[in-house]
Amino acid sequence: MNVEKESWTSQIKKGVLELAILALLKEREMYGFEIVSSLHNRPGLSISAGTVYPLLSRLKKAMLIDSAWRESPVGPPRKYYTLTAKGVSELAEMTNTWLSISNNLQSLLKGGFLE
Amino acid sequence: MNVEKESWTSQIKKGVLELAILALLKEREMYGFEIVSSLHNRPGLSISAGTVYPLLSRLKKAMLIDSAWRESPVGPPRKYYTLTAKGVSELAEMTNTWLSISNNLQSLLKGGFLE
DNA sequence: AAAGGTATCTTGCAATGTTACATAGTAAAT
DNA sequence: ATTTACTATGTAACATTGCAAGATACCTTT
Repeated sequence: MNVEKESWTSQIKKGVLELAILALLKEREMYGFEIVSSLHNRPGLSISAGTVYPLLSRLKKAMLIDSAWRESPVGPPRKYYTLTAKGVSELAEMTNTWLSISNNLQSLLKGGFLE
Repeated sequence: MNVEKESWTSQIKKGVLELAILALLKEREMYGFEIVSSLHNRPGLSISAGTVYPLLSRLKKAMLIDSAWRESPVGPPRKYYTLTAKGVSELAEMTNTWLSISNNLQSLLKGGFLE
């Protein structure tokens, strides 16, 4: 039950996750599993491993991020991702788009009509 | 070109449009074409007719909205949509979820880490 | 060896915006 | 009357993408 609500949060993630991950990578390089753990306690942004790797692949194919293998002291090697120059400028654009959408929605939710 | 950015705005709409339309209908009843026009000048929330009707069908099937035919003084009849009681409470829940996600993303974009 | 945790990646599925098209009513122009 | 144009609702095929489940593999502990 409660199908609508759960599928709705899924839908909203589709637009937001990309931005969230780019924002994370702007601070410092991270590997897939680290991203999953880092977002795990953020309501609405929490994702599973099966979600993050295809997403990272897409971002790399779009040349917004780059990757490098590093050895891990405690397990299998990790693939660390960093923002490319293109990724930095895309992040800036997407941030602006996001703020615009967010503000518009905010005004709708408050019942503020401008037309 | 600029495929990524355009597809990205598409993706973000998928999570946000439902909420935007419910918010619109909370203010007053509206018909499909009116919703399209009303959102047309809102960046990131602008949609086409081919988008709004399937969406309204889904919302009605989920019993969040109800519809009633009315005559139009200038053209074909219009189907006016209103929020149901369930729609009102869903809207409240979705608004809270949205605010939570929005705040989390905001803190990420500002580089604020809490973990 | 066997078990368990860490880490990356793939497959199939379901949800949904978009384009393009179809249908139809009204009104003005030819 | 017929065409054109605007208003309005609805449908079909398509692409994108989060997600669950599973595969692969490395390392440590038992």
